[in-house]
Amino acid sequence: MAARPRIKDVAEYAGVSPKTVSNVINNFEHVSERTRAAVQEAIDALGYRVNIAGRQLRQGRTGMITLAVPELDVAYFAELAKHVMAEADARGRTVLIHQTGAVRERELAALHGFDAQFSDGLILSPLALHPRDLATRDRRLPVVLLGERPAEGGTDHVGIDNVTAAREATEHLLSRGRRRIAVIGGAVRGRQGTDRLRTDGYREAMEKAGLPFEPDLVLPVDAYHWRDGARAAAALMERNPRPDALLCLNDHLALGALRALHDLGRSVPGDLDVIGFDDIEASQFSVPSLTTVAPDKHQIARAAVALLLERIEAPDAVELRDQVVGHRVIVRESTGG
Amino acid sequence: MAARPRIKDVAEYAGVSPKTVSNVINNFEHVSERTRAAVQEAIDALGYRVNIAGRQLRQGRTGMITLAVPELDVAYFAELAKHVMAEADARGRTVLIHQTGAVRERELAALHGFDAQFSDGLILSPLALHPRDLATRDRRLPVVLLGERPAEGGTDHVGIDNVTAAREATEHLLSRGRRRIAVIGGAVRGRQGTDRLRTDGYREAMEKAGLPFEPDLVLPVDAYHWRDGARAAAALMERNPRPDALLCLNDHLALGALRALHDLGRSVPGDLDVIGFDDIEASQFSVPSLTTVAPDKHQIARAAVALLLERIEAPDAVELRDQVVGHRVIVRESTGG
DNA sequence: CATGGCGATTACATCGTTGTAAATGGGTCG
DNA sequence: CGACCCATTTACAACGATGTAATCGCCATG
Repeated sequence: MAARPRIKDVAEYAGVSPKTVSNVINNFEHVSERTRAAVQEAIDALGYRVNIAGRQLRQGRTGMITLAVPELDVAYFAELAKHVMAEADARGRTVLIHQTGAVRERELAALHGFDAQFSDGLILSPLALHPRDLATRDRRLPVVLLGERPAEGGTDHVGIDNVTAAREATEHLLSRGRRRIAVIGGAVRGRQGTDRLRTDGYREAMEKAGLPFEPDLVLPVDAYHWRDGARAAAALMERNPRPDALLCLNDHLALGALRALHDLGRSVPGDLDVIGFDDIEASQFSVPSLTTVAPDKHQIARAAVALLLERIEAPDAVELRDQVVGHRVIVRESTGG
Repeated sequence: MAARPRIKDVAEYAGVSPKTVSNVINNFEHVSERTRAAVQEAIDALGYRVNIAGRQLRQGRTGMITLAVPELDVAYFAELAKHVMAEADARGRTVLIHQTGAVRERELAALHGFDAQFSDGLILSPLALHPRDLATRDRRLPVVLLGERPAEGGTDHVGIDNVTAAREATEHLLSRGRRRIAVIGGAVRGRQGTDRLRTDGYREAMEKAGLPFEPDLVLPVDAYHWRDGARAAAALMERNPRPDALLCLNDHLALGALRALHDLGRSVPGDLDVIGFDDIEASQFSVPSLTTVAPDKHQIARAAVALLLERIEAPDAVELRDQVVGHRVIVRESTGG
């Protein structure tokens, strides 16, 4: 098979200059119909495709954006990725997905490293980043943060109102008469991460209901997977008195908890309630199905892509933005729905 | 913030030529310790990083490989992606993930389009590709296929023995006394896709056991998600006589089926058995937990990356290979385990 | 002391594309 | 009929890196 044709080959085939071919490719307006047709024919005949490296080197753009998430096997991120790709596609961009493993140096690599160079912008869902990591980032790469927001990094941000969401979830449990509500995956102190914000919302709801905030009922976890939820739920069931509801900070944790409770012979929602966050597809099909706080993923993806593209078009012109998207509590069987 | 430094800037800072800087970066052996140290210091001082577009333009390599899968929200692919990234990382490569949506033109785009240009090679898990699509691909891009293999495309391939795996799964059901075994997601005819191969394995087991192969018991599905499994299971329960086991061609289908059976008041494994494929994390935690055929994902990722890198190093030297990796049936509650 | 050899370094060209500025050529207007 | 305008096309250079081949400088050898 012959080597890949270059713009020069197309030019020779069509009997024009390389620049004219480039003009056709880039839809430059002052190209006669005749020439345009001839060039197009040459392109088709030779099977020409632009070389992105060449183009990027010259004009500094690739038409691609990168989405960096902690873990793809956390369904929330996989589903989000799907939405982002659809949204970017509709706007003529290609998405590269990168997985950071929630490791700080990998998140940094997304900001500075290989990936950053290939794309015109980055949508990053950080977990381990320090605020100052963002402060030192290369300003020439447009960035939109999702979910967590490491304080003021001077970076655009899209996310739900985590405090309110957690408060509402807790209020839902309270309205069902639950009083000893434990938080799986929560954080009492530390960075203003998602875990901390949601715990704050929980606390607000408890205190508003005149109930004590018991730090002992807030269990941190290593990761947000089924197994961690199962482990945490099992541990909580050894408490005396036992919790009568579990507020789990994502659906994986909640689903793992459901399984652990089943093994311990506890009925959900008979003996206790369980609620999650994210509304992943699995939550509709578990037994019992899972009540959960559903962020508007479609809206998050839409806003993230929109903000990023604006930044790319006008790196400085746009003022800093923090877009809050909607969420709602979807009541299912695990809280009697 | 200053513009990103170029190799020329580093050279001036260190008082050497650009080419010497390049030699240091690329570990060329004939560089004196003194110079190497000086250049390294300049690199650190300026925060220099190679521009990949420039490098790729010159030497045609990026150090990145692309993994293209149908859908990231199918947990199997998300888990596989994780393994591939780990494997590539260990070998100093970066992985770009691309989602094809199981759409033929998107799979083609992975072969020809943007992504292909950015990476030195492609690991593709095809679903909709025609054999001739592969035949016409650009031979200069090393490709390894996963799972499905569209006949002879002259392409390296890694996968499990689907026929044997399905036969073993069916035999497991038969050994438990099941006789009316339905296949959710199966295909009686058509391309030699995974669905077809697994259905063939099922058929082998049935016939070997002296049981009739009933095409009516093989239900195709639109997609491999929970909802499709739920729908299919509900439909099957209206048959008379009812199936006494469901062989689901992936775990999502099986988990959806479990939920539908629960709604219909059918006990698993009391009234019927359910078995899946893939061994995704969710399958350990469902109620009941799911018996499933577990492909060795780690091995698949390892083999795929190894084959691809060999191809990249020696595009022609390596003969065509088809690597079959192991699998095993993990018996859990859904078949009485 | 001249010569050769070799490690270290460098000048130059080039990868494929597109921005800049200039050239071309046909048509309009005075 | 000559000057000018403007749509169209082109020559040239440059983006950042590295391969090639040449050069430089030092040391061993005869």
